Amino acid sequence: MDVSHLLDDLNPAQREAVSAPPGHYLVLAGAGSGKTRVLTHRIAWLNEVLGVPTHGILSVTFTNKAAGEMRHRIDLQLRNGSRGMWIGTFHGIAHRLLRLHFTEARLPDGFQVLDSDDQLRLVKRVVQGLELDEGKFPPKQIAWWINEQKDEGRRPQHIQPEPNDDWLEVRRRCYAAYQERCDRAGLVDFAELLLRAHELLRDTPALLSHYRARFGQILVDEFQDTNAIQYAFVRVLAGDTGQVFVVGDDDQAIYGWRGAKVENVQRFLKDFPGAQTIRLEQNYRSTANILGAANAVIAHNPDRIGKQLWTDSGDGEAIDLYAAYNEMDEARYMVERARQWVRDGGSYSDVAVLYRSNAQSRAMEEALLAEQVPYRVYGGMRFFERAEIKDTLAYLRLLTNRADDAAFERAVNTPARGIGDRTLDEVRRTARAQQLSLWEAAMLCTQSSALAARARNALASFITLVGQLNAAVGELELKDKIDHVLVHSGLREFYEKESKGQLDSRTDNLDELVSVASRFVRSDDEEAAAGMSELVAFLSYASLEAGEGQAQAGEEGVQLMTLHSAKGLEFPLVFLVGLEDGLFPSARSVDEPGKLEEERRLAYVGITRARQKLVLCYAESRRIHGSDNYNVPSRFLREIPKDLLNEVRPKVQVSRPAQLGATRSYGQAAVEVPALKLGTNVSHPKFGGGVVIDYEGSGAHARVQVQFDEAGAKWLVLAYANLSPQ
DNA sequence: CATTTCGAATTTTTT
DNA sequence: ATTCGAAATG
Repeated sequence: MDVSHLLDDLNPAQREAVSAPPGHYLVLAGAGSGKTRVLTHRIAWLNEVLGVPTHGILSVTFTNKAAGEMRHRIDLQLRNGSRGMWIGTFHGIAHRLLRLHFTEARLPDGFQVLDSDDQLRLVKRVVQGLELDEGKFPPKQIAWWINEQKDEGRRPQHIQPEPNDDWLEVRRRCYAAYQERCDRAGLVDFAELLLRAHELLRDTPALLSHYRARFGQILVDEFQDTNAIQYAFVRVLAGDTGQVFVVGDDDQAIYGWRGAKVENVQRFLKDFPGAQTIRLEQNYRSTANILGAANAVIAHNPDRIGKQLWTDSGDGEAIDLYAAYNEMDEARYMVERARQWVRDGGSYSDVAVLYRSNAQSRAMEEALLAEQVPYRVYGGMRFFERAEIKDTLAYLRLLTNRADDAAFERAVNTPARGIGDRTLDEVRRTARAQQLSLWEAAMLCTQSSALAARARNALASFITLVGQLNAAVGELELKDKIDHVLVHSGLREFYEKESKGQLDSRTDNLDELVSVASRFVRSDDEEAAAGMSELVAFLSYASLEAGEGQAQAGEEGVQLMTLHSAKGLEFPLVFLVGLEDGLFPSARSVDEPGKLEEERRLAYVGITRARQKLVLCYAESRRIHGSDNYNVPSRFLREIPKDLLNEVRPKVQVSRPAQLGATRSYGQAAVEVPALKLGTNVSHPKFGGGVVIDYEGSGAHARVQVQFDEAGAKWLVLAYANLSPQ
């Protein structure tokens, strides 16, 4: 058989991985080493060379985007495409199993998926229902903790009560109560999808042997990001017969804070007998200088599995390091360099600005806006998470399942129809007392003497409304169902009124929802065969794939995103901004053990995003939450060998105190200095006895930071002109 | 019940 | 600084 098309354009290590004989494999794939290519080629190899049928292959990723990309590439690669293969996220796969086997999973037909926002609201209700003080027991922390338990595979009954730990006991009770409400209402949160799918397989021998027989080949991408329950899922499904091929990079594990266990990588070698490790260390992405910096930084982490990236491309340009005066100066510099890049023949879409926290995007955006440079910010509110969209979907959920308390809470008084907190409290009390859903309780309450006639009427008309919607919507097409609900629930009118005159896109979003629904096709034959209704499928889709964070309008521009969301991407020119201790690494990471290492991996991820040119920035002063902060440059900067760095504005040594009225050139900016105003100085311990001085010129406004030497005879000018006019 | 006001919080993100 | 949610007010 001619297998050359599967191996031709691969290097020896990649070939070894792709063409490995049947067995368990751990592929340690460094940044930019071609791991997706290895994964897709391996799948093709399994199918075409080893004769594994497509329906015997399960391929798991972490994001929908990655899953889509994977399916696309396999479709191009394989003669018969990916038909029959299961390719998806852990959550997507778990969801599919639960839909197909809802009876065995003890779920109602048409159960709904709760997103984190729904979950938090529900937890809040539970906390209130248990009459706990929300101030003392923040629902957010409780929800977080519940997810943590589920990620570890723990049910409330698995949690050992600690004699003197009330807080633990409170959380345990909340977990139990929350779970009970979810079960009764037919609601499944994200973590529950995984937990339940695992239990389903573990506890249903017939199903387990069926799926073990079916999926002889399991492939997992981004394995370093798996949590305990995901690992357990893979393990139980593989059993003694399934062969598992995992790809990951312990140096890029940056999701420990949400339960990912890097240890799973090492554990894999122990748990899966005969597992072989294959290292992909040749990098095809970055210049040697960039790689050198990345390797040097990550080398400071202890307990690595060990890997040294190399490249046969040239050194490339030096890495620039810019010491900005403040975050505005940092942004200004970034824009200047981006424009220069474009003048030199590049494109704005080659450029990415990466930062540690979303709050840092603002200064960048303002500078880009001021210079009319096109840009795009990633992250933020996603389409299906928008309030107006969720309001609409709440009605649809209620139509699907009257017991959906989360949907009831949301829909009942949106738009306002005179059902206030008083009324709802009564409904909630009734539901709790009689173990009913809110919907059933509401029906009871329309007869209850505990409520004023007005409230009873309001409630009754809501119940009637839902009944009417249900009757009307019956045989309509999905998009017409939504449109009908939008009009007759009053939501359309409500949002039209609200956004009147404003540049508000809420009504546009409602139109877009109808449009999305009209384009919606169930991709999954098996689910359709299992009798899942189109509406249920659409609602699940909305929860599981919240959509893009920002309109993906094809317009090209500078891309702004956090370091976390940059993982897996690459750009010719990368700015890593805000490299200050306290920001990056974040202040919270320096105390707790292990946290600093994760920050360092984040730095490693950031550096390795750059193909051609990397620009590092830090600001000597930064406004955070309204007050000025003075941070020292990030410790990660010190971990980069000096000879790889080009300090763009080197610190200027001045032999004598600057003369009043003198003109002096600091780096690139010549500043007229008529007078020093010592009165506005600020000192800070982190400056080692230095002083910050404002001084103003007639034409320019400048601010300079000055440090004295020990004798007080010399000044060192540390920071420079801020050229923005006041 | 709706509007206003005041106070607390404020890494990272997917599903 | 800004935002978001809960208490206080109309």
